[in-house]
Amino acid sequence: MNKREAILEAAVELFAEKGYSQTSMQEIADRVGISKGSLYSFFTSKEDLIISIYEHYQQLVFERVFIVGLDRHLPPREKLEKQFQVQFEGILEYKAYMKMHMRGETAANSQKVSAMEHRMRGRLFSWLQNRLLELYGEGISIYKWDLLFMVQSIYRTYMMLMVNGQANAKPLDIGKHIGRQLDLMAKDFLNGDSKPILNDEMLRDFIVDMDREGAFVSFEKREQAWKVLYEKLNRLEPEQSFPLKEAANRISEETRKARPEKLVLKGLFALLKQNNEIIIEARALEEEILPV
Amino acid sequence: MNKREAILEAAVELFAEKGYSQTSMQEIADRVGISKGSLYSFFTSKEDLIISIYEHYQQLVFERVFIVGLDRHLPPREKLEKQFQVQFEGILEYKAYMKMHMRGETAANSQKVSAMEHRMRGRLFSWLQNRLLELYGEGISIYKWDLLFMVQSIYRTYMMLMVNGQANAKPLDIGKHIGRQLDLMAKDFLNGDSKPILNDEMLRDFIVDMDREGAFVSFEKREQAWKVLYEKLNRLEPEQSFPLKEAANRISEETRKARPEKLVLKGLFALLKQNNEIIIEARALEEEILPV
DNA sequence: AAATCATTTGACTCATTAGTCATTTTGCCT
DNA sequence: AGGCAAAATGACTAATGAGTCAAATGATTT
Repeated sequence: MNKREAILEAAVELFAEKGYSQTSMQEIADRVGISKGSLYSFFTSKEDLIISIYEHYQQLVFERVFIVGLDRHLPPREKLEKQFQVQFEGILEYKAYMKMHMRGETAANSQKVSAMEHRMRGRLFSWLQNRLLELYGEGISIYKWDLLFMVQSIYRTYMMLMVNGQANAKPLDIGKHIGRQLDLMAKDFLNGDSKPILNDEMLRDFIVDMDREGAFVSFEKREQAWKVLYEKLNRLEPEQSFPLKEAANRISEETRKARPEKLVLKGLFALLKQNNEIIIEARALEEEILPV
Repeated sequence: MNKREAILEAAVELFAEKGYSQTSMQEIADRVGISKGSLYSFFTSKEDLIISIYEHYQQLVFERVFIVGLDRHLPPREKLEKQFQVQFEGILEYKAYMKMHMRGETAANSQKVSAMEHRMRGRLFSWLQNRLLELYGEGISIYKWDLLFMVQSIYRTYMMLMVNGQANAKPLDIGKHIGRQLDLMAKDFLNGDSKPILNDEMLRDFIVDMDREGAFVSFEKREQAWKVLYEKLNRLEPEQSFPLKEAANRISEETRKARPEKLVLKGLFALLKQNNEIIIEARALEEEILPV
């Protein structure tokens, strides 16, 4: 098995159990069954290791949400709930990583890590904001910060409960539940009976970050490749695009598995590449997912 | 000045800025302007220091909420909002402590500290639960967990924003705002259109903790003394109790200050003790607040 | 089998920091 | 001033853990 990934897995488990600073490099090496020196041939420092963990899992957890976001045919409300749903499915798969992430202890120790966590939150806010505007129009703008923070906090709470095994509800139900709470709060604001607490001025720093984030998101190479492919698929005739979308979704599903089967991915890409209309986009995506 | 408190203050500031494990005892000593050896004559270990910090501030932050809870004449909704309000006032006063607490990093390092944090959360849940039952009756029981966790998470979010200076709204407004969100969510549940996600079974461990917590709260000596005093005050005639309540509230206010004036407290207690009806209760409370 | 290259090892260095304690300083009393 | 006890000091110990590197082991080629 890939030793690098084995190290990442062992480290995530230990960081989740005991915390970052309470886990020594020796312990990680022991759990993998290699020596400390060997560990240092894969990661040049403890910080390098934790950053690699974030890079590895962050993408895995968020990509599925991004892909749901690309679907043009889903009405906004369903899209929001579906995005929460797939997010919670992801949480269940990467419990240890989520546990580690939620301890938050790591961020304190490293500039780079805290920048990364900040960026992750920026992404969450960025897509939530998009849904908010789609659902309620420009009129929601002045309430957006309150809604963003409240929804994000509710989402985080259920995430914490799932990770700790205190809530074993279905991701679908939680997604709907959170969507519903947002709806209640948003409509109450729009009724005009209550005033927002937060405003742009207070959160000026955040605004800048979210804009930067938006730029970042769209240029993340792999996600960009997905985006381009879906845009092309959306432009095709439904009867033509349907089987292709099925294949694309299956690819996305496979990449999320702990051990994706290369052969299956190759086969699915072969299916996509049979259609000349999308052959370029399919190749670009394959390049990102299955590099030679 | 009291050296012990100077140490607590310096330590809280440093723990808030750099985190518990990133702050050395030497740094704390340096900030206070004493030697490390001297520091160790006040606190036998770093753990002892952090526990003392929690003991010192926890009481300060929560006591005011408890005291508002004792007021029998406040309708439940106002009481809830008032309790949030005073809580947020407390947050503003003890920003550094709150920042430290929210890092949460300390809990990972010590059994005792994590037990204490757990107890604090139990208290918050316990009083929120009381308000919930007062406001919506027994029918709210099956939704209580979802409401408890959601409200707590919203509260925490605004707390975080205030501590970081990103929200400088008035405590009164935030209190009302959170109360309103709770009302929306609770009424939506009671309308019967949506189902709860959490239930007693999932949170069995919590239930035990909250019960224990209830017991703990009522036997905390100082709060018990307040409780007894207020119960007596509530039984007096309004025109008789009014000036006494004013004095009692002023005592509570003074104890919350960074440097309470002993003389003022003595004077206020003298006022209370002028009334023979409550002399025993006033003495008991004085014993707790101004020990000989 | 010998030579060469790559990988792996764990004993070692070095920096940090919690906690100790012999010595010094301070403040107080006679 | 001198004597004394309490308080304060900082050099010291001991433990921990990140990161290094010379030597050992293993794989591959000739």
